[in-house]
Amino acid sequence: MEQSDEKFGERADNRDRDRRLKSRLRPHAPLVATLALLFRRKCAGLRMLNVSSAREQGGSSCDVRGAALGKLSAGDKLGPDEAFDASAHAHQLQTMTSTMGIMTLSRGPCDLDNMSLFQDLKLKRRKVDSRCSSDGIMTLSRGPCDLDNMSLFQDLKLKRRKVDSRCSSDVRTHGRLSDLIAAGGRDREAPRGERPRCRSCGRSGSLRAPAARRRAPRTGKLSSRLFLVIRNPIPGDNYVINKQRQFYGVIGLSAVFAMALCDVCAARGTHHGAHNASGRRICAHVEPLSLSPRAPRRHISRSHLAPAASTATCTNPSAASGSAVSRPRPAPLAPRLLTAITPHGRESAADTSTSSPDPGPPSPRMAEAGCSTPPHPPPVFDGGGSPSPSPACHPTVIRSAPPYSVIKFEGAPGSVKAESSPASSKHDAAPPSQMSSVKLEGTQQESPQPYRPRTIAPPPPGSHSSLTPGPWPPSACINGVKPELIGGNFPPQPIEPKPGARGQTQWRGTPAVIMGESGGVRTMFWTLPAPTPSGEPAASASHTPTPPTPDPATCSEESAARLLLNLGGELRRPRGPPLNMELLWAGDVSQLPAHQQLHALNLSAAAGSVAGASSVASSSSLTLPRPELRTYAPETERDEDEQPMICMICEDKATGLHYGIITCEGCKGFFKRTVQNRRVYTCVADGGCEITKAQRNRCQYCRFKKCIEQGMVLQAVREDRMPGGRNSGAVYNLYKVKYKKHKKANKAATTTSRASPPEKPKEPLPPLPPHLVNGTILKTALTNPSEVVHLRARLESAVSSSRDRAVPLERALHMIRALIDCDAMEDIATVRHLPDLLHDTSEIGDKLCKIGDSIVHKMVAWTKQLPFIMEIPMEIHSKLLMEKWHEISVLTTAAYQAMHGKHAHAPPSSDHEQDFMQEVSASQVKITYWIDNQNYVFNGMHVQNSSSAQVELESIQDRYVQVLRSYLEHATPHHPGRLQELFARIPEIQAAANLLLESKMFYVPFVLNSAEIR
DNA sequence: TTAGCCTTGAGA
DNA sequence: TCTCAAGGCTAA
Ligand SMILES: [Zn+2]
Ligand SMILES: [Zn+2]
Repeated sequence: MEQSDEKFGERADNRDRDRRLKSRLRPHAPLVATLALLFRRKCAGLRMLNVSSAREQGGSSCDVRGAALGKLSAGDKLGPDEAFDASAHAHQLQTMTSTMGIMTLSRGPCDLDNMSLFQDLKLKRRKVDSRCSSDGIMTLSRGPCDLDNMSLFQDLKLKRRKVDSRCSSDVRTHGRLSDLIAAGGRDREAPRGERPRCRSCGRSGSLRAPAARRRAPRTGKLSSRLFLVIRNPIPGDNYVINKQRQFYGVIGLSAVFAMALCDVCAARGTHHGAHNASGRRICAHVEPLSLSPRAPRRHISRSHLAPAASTATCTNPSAASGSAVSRPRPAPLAPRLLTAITPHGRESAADTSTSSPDPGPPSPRMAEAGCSTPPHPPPVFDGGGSPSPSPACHPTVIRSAPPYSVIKFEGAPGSVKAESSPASSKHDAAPPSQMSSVKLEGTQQESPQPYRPRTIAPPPPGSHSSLTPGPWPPSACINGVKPELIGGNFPPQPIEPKPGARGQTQWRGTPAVIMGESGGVRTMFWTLPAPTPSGEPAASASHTPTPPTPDPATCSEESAARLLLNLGGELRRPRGPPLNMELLWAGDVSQLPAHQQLHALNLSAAAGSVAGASSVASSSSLTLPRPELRTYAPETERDEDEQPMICMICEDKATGLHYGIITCEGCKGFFKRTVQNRRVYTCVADGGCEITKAQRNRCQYCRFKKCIEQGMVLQAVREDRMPGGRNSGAVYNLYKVKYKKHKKANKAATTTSRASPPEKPKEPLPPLPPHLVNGTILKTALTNPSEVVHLRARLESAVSSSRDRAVPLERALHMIRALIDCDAMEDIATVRHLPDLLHDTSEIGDKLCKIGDSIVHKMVAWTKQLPFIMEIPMEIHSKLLMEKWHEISVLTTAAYQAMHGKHAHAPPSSDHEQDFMQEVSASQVKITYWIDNQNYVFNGMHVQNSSSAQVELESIQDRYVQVLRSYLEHATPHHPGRLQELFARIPEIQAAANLLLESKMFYVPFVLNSAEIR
């Protein structure tokens, strides 16, 4: 307590601001002030859970959250403030993610969009098969849209070639805990020749021989086991399974580990706590969940795409048939089963499973065994081992005894499936994607939890770009907690493409290149091998289901890429002072170094050196909204038509637009050769070689790096090598520079009006900041367009790109209204039933938990209503919500205050125009800020979809800036600087948000708003 | 391997 | 028909 007081003593200035806040709070809600004081007084123990403080500590935010949550759930006695701090934040994040998952689930209509898009595209063989195929591929490789992908897969299964290749891509890239688990129980850390050791107690020798794992089905004995250990399960967390109890992941913040346990620990369902990070001895006994012998990996991928109907869990036919996703299910689906049976039952089940010699077909006996527990019991953790039947299949409740829950996983290859059981056959006609949620309830909590079971969606199973080669990218979390592989084998096995995918997965995915450091050498990795020169028939539809042999080269590339990504995870771009970014956003080009300004104007392609540039400025340059920069750029850029085009890579004389940017013939050819041949370069220096005409051949690595940085589009290099013609609109839409436009713009530059922002013909990307240029991860370039919806959005925007012309006022008003409607939800900026809450007799912590929970729900709901929700990858939405929720909440409450607060109408006015103006400004600034932060999130991901998603974000941001400009020009023609003024206020809002968060009073604006309207 | 020049072909 | 951005060719 004393230490915490000292810490607060160091924050005298913060306290002053807090005092001001409280002075505002005092007349309105005394109880709230009391709560705040209580917060302040008892703020010991837990560190801040916000991202910034987490980074200050040198750890990831997940780590901090996990630590706090671990403390919370470990049964420590926490003060109300601590409880709130941990649980509120945790559940906010958890709620966000889970709700985002719901959002993903509910995106049914986009399936149709996807389908129609594909149908349209297929009419053009060439586009579909070569140029656009990559677009479709990556569309399907996105994690956050798994259900969409799933449906798309089902619908387009006739196009086997594409489906198969993409499926394999999904297998490769989707981070899925169950995939990892299914990979088997080999302990990767155990040296060869040594017996594996129990990750819990350290015993060795009792683990089944890993080498025999894959041959296990005939023996009946499970050769190895990998256990899911839920360390410090968070009360209220949800575990997502499907009806076959196939484990999907965790909705929430419980850390799930895959461990190899000894038989003793496995039999007890306990974990001795050898790896308890906090040093606390952990021993919990839970009823083990046994995961049936796993299916072949290809089945896993398919089941992931379309989980089969439940077998025994679901007793609710209506629920089984009520899914919106009802599509034909591929026959060979064999999801792994997560069954809830007693240890005795498990053993018998394992024994009976031996009768199935074929790992593929289902085993009725096993299915029956799985159904044997009455009545169709869900996986149950009851802390004491007694299964508690659940009358309904959805959700399924798991009770556990914190702090450890162990889910037993039988890692043997699948000898058992469930389709042939009577129950399953009944449900076979049911929609495939019935998901069940498993809610983990802490036994130490007797009273109803402040956080109700949430509607569950599968967690984003690979919430990362398809670039990432393995299940667990460094940035991947299972809803807030980074999975940690303690036992097992990772990457477990080479990915087995689905039958028929042989030879077609190659280059069927969009090329992706990871540039970074491995073993101290700057090098690069292609995530996909080079295409076969011959190519395959475009419309090939017949496939031989011969399992392809894994490509060791690919595996090594994966591991290498994983290494790079893991290393790069340590070098997240630090969050720069937001002031610079916002000023740049507002058009303050002077913040940029001179050469960057020139860069932006393309009057001179600066060399790669960014020495001398401050990290702040450089950092800002990464997230610099180029549209705004373009808009506010001096008029001198229009003079460029008098000058010869300069290569944006080497400053040589450019010959035109090549692969998205203006380059010389040399750089054009260099880029083409590199992509076509998947060349791998290394840099003998630090990766910051200067690229000029004279020096461009000295370092291929840095030259190619610059190509990527400057925006050259990998997809523009045609897979089929067909000359002539034009690239597809999807590819073209990725271009930084539009063909023809850069000529027209030059000619018509002098006649361009201010209201009509000129199309910037030659606009290089700002160079990376030095710490990234010289960092471990230099650049991750992924040319995948993201999802089908994104592709469609791009195709549409290619037709009518709002950034090409001023937004008509009517359209601007329409778009503004749509934004305002996002804020029109009930209690968007207030606390519902505040009086009731204040008079509630519940504990303060519970009250604040409720408030925090409602705030989170509001933020999520707001996000879901955004008009461009479908145009941005869900992972960006999710991540942004997790990291920026406090800022957007302040923006929301500030907007509300402007409209409805006491000071909103200081001069009492009935001027609706004025009201609308305030509303417009608030909503527009908010949305622009939001999108710019998505840029931030995007840039921080490292696994970047640099050519597509970033363009998408810029396009959306530009769209709304144009809308606001258009409106302001109409509404305030006498005030031309209004736009800049609005954006200049953002740093203040940001600072306020951070202050509120740090002082744990982020709820205050909501409470104030509630108090004022009463 | 590079890069200058040529051919090609979709779209304006 | 023209444009221009693809790929191809080939001398250096
Ligand atoms: Zn060049
Ligand atoms: Zn170099």
